[in-house]
Amino acid sequence: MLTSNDVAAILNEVAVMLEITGATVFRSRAFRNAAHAVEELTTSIHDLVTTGELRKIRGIGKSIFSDIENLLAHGSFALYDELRTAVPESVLDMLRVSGMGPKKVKLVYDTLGIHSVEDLERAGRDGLLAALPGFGEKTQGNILRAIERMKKYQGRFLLSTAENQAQPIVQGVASVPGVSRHLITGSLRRRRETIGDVDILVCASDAEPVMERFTSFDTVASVNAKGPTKSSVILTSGLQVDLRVVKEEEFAFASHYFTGSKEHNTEIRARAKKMGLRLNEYGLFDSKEHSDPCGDEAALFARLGLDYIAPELRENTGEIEAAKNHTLPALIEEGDIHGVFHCHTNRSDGHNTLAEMVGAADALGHAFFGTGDHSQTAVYAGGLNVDAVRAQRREVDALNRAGGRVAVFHGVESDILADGSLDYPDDVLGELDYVVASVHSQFTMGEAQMTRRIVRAMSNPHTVILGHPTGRILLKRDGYAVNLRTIIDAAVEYEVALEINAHPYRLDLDWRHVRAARDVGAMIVINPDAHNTDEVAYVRYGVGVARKGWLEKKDVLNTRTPSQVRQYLRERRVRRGIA
DNA sequence: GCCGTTTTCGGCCCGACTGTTTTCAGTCG
Repeated sequence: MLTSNDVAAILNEVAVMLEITGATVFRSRAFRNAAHAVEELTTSIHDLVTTGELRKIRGIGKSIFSDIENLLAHGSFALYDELRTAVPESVLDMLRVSGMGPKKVKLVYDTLGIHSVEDLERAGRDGLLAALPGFGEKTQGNILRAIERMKKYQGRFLLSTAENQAQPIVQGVASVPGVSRHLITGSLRRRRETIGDVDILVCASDAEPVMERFTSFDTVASVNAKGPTKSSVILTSGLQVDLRVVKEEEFAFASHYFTGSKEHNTEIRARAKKMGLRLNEYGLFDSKEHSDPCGDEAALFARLGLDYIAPELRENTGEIEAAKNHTLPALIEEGDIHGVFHCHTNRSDGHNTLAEMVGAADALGHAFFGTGDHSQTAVYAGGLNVDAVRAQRREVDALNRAGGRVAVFHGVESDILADGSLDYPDDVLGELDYVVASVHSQFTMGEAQMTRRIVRAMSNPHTVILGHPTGRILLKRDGYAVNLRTIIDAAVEYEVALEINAHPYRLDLDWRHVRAARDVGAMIVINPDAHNTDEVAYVRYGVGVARKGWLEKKDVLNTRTPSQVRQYLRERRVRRGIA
């Protein structure tokens, strides 16, 4: 059975094939927009098609609705079949080669019969590409180098990786004399979970020394472009970093422009256009080409009749409408977090003692800290048997009696067994302050069975938190098949907080689904899943996800003080009948 | 192909850089 993500992937594929076959950019864009809309769904796409609700979603018109209907019923639709006949699948791979767009792909396919990256590489080595119209020696060399790079690297990076690699470069260009302002923009500023490239924006009276510094870092492997306002480099890690230099009076426009997303920008510019204005990275121009002076992004939004939209929300998922209607959320901030749950100690697979982990929480200014070591079935991770759980309880009690600044809560991360039961008897679970229930095995279970398994675990009154709800590992493995709609509803029914696992490898629950959970009033909790003292600070990546999911302080369990957490757990126990 | 404060047709965001060109197409973001 096709999932929403499968459908979105096919719609994207159609968009790409339309580009290659020379359809208008608008038709192609329509499929891309539809794919974007489908990716956001949390309700089963099958249900939405059956009820016709899908047709009401912006971006899904009569024609694409019918295509999706056919796709779900028969596994394909006429246009898709037609395009797949016209464009072999391996041709699409060529688009992943930097510098190869639809026009060039079509040209090499039509004239040289090249229909894969391997063919393209061979043709390049044989010098055949350079002879094509619009190509040349340099283009041929660039394509060969791009293929090399593609083979060597994944192409996308974790948010944390990109940020760590960008920091020294940002600091370096910021220290060039004449640089007055600097900002990381792009998807990094929007706190996307993975990053394609890093965008840095700088204000400088003279761009040249900035470009010189930027292109000469030790970590720069190659310089892709170097102009008076824009340069682009590839680091030895394979990460691409772009730098733009603008004037002081352009900064607000440029920071908005380069922060994106592309979809958000398109909507914003369309709005400006309707107001008789033209917006680009240099200004907001009226019919006489006079730019509105906007000192910051807030002024720019205000000029367009909008409330300030935080970077994390700029994904064109309704934020512009909400900004117009003054209904944007007051987003949660890092400083709202008073503590975390679900951290590991060296009793299971963590590297530090409980006391050391609590010290790390203290250093972050947290008021509480909650453990979440693995349970006994997780033998590979040194999971705690019942005696070890009780020994840890004594350790927690002793720390609390010692009266440090940080209150310590005692929880475990209990494996959800194949049948949905938890990993300890009820009386042992009852001795804990809370239980984080997580799936760590049998990922390949079918959706219906996996959903039943997880819902059963959530229905256990001792389960307070559902850990990493989909089990995905970014850039490595997709989450297991699970009906998130059902899980979200169960979270409300059984009063289970859904975890935003803030570990940069996970960031699970995904921000796209966080919002759906919020909309029905599910409680969210942000946990670092820390395995050493440094990783407690990962909670900030989770705050980024929460903000992208439109969460406010009140939506998140760990914005509460220790006494409020105690009260919540106590009252919850009463409501769940285990007091 | 989608959509509507320009509403059922006629629009649909905008600019930098490169490499190929002698004025611009393609790609990228």
